[in-house]
Amino acid sequence: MKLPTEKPVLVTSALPYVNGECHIGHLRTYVPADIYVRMLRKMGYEVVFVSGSDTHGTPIVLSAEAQGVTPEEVVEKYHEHFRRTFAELNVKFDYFGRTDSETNHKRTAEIVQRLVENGFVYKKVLKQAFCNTCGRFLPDRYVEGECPYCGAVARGDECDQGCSKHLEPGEILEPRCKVCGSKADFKDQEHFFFKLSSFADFLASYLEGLGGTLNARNYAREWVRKELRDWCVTRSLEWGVKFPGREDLVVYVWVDAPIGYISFTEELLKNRGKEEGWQRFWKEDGATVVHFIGTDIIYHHCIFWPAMLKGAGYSLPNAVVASGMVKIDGKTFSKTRGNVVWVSEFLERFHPDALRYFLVAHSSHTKELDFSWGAFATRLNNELVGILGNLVHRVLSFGYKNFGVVPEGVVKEEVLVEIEKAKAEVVRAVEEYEFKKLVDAAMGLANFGNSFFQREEPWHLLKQGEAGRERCGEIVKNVLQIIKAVCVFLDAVLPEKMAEVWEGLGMKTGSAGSDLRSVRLEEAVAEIKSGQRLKKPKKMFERFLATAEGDLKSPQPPSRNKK
RNA sequence: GCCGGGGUGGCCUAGUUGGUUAGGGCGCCAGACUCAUAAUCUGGAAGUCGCGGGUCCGAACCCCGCCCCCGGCACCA
Repeated sequence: MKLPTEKPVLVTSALPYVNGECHIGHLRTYVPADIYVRMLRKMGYEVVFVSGSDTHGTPIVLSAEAQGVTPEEVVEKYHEHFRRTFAELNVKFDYFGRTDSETNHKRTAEIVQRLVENGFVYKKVLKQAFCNTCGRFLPDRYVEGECPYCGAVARGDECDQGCSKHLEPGEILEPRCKVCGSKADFKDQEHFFFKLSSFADFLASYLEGLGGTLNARNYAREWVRKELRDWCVTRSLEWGVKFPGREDLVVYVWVDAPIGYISFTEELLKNRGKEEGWQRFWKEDGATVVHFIGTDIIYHHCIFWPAMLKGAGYSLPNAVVASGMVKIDGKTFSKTRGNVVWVSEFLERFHPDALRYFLVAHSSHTKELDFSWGAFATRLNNELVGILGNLVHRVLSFGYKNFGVVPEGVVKEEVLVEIEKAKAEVVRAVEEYEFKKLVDAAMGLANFGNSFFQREEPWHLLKQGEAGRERCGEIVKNVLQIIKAVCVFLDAVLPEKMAEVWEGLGMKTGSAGSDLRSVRLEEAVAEIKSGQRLKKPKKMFERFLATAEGDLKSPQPPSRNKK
């Protein structure tokens, strides 16, 4: 998707559901979104980046009960956890809110009210399981019983262990409460439905013009093609946003969660003193809205969400970018089976930039990403240490030792051509949401830097008198130019490390000193100034577990036995 | 079953308006260099591009049939 330059861009990243800790699977969405935002800024766009905690829903209520605390306490704990984790990884939101905020309650109530007024909501009586022991209605997935078709033990909404048929509420036999195990009764209860079915034509044409990745559109198109069923948008719960006029019902969490995108925009702009500024993004079609999500929630973002917005008279998102899921050693993520890598565990041992790098370098954004310690070690050692770290370290060391500053000399045409080539690929990568291509382009340039330095053998020139020293300086300057460009291209991926290198190049000193983060992409081809003071470099990344034998084939994961 | 994605040297993978010797990375082998974290650079071996037909002067790429893998099929956050 080519982005329009005249409008500001709002980028959102899926809301983490705050009932557990952050694992690297979460990061597959947040890190690329952050990289995207940083790149857009380098390309001159005005960007706002928001996200926040998804705080409602049954799982949080039950998890709170299990811990003997209130839902607020659970939310508070993990909200803080995610906020801190994102900060550690340099995923820098302009605003990170939570869906239980007053703003979101108000906005949700307003939107639901609109849907009601516009005739898109109707009442219907449902049979719902009620546990007398727990004293509450049970969502279908928390009901256990016998499948009426095959007799297997089944869940209220589907026969998950037997014939895998979808079960309608009330169909299941011998219902029991999954929480306490006691018998459950079905009772009639009034609920509200959203007329999703009446949005089929709208969605079909909306999807045709939707930007973002192909996987999102493909899935959504198929769902629309089949049949859209109306959607029950209320739940019998205490915790959540009350359905207007009904104290006994809250709206389904998938209603108030995406509305969080709007509320967070409101809260952010209010903080900036622009009380009504959010309308530009959500009411007036005055902005480009891009949602970063995982493939697991395409349905909600490409079907429910645009239908809700349309029905309530809001403007619509322009793009949905869906990242593939993360696997560990080829197997699906599973907390219960221990097949998971926690971010905190990772950061105990490695620099956050290394994780950011791996998450985008290892696979195409829309494809699944298979994490393994071996694969991580290979990329870290060969690419971050071998190609990038080595280039920076060898050239900066050499330059620092022999010149102390960026030497005099002309930047060769050959070098500028390579940088321009990489720059074009970087821009294309961002437009295609293919962050691996961005990394590949930048690493390709670093590779070129290594070959160039090697080929010219400046260490020999140094021994050839004054003329040799001059030619040597020119070679060094050329490679420093390449490193400068690499910094610009990889700043979005490795913000801390590239900023250090930028400083090492002397870019921050002097009257024309610049901050890498706020520099434009064009800076990559701007000549590095001779005379800038170089700094003695430090190692960028340490190799991952080189044993005495140098065997890197089966590195031990860090503290894997940790619970 | 339906739909989507994919099957390219040991492994991962690029490659759509079909066209000279199918590109890259990992691993492997050989050599070079010593500025650099036993890092780097150069070269090399290795591929019936899932199977079978077809269209074409020519197909990994187009058409037909088939096989295999992954994912989705909704109210689960």
